[in-house]
Amino acid sequence: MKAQAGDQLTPDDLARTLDAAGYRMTDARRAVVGLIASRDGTFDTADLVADARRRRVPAARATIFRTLEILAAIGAVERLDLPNGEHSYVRCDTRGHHHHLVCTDCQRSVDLEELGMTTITADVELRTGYVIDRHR
Amino acid sequence: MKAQAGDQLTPDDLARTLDAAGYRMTDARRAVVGLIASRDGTFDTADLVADARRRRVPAARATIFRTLEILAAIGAVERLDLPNGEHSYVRCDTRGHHHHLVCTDCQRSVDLEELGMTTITADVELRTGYVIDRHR
DNA sequence: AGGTAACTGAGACTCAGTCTCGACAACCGC
DNA sequence: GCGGTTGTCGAGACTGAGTCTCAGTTACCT
Repeated sequence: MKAQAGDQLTPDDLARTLDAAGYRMTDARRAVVGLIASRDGTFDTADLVADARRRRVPAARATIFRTLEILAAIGAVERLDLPNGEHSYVRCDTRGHHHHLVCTDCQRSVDLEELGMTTITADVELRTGYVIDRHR
Repeated sequence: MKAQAGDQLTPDDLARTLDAAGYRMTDARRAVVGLIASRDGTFDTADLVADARRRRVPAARATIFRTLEILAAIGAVERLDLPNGEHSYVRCDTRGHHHHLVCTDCQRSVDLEELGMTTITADVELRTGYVIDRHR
């Protein structure tokens, strides 16, 4: 059921993934995914709301928030917590655990593979006795 | 001018550090630092506001926000960006670049030293051509 | 086709964080 | 020690991202 790393999210793919997670495929969701697909780098909800209005895509603000939440849950998108407390999102072409490098100038993001963080977290777990469930 | 790693922030220390950074030493700031000193682990502004009211410490909400901003700027405290968009803070006894391990149950935090992130970031810089100025 | 549970849109609501502004008080030079 | 300057303070209004509500709609199952 897990898609291969590196592939894009096709409409079919999306429908299947949503379905597998118990979600329905609706026009609004298709529309939001469409907006995201035509975005490069990071974007926030305000961007999508503006895009939707500009392109007359029927997707209310609340729907965009809800859809992003779902897409984040299924891993099609990753939510970034900005220092100012807002959130922004990145399209995730790579599946599974990975890291993002985000350009502070142009907001583009690059997926990075494992890097060696596993070694570090294992080492920290060993030394502190804590179990690391997340890192940022 | 840089304090040694591991020391606590004494009132004198604070006064000197504030002064060096061009800030004044005021009652309100002393009070906020006092509240922070009696806190263990992470805390947020709401905690401090509640503490201040409970202990009848004269420190308005806006002042607590402002003071935390300053303390973060001088490195006496570190601001954490929570996934829900709020911010919380940790007292920093270790100076200079370091990492925090925060317990998701009890909110206590542990300072960690270098870990090996330098190797990773250098490697990423080499491979991507980007210069890494921050990581989280 | 019909039933049902999930979804949607519109707008009200929340609340962390910011801003404003008149009053106040550190620090400086004398 | 004594103003003067200027950074800081308190109180409360304001902002805006994100959430919630609810009545109407729609995707999917049988």
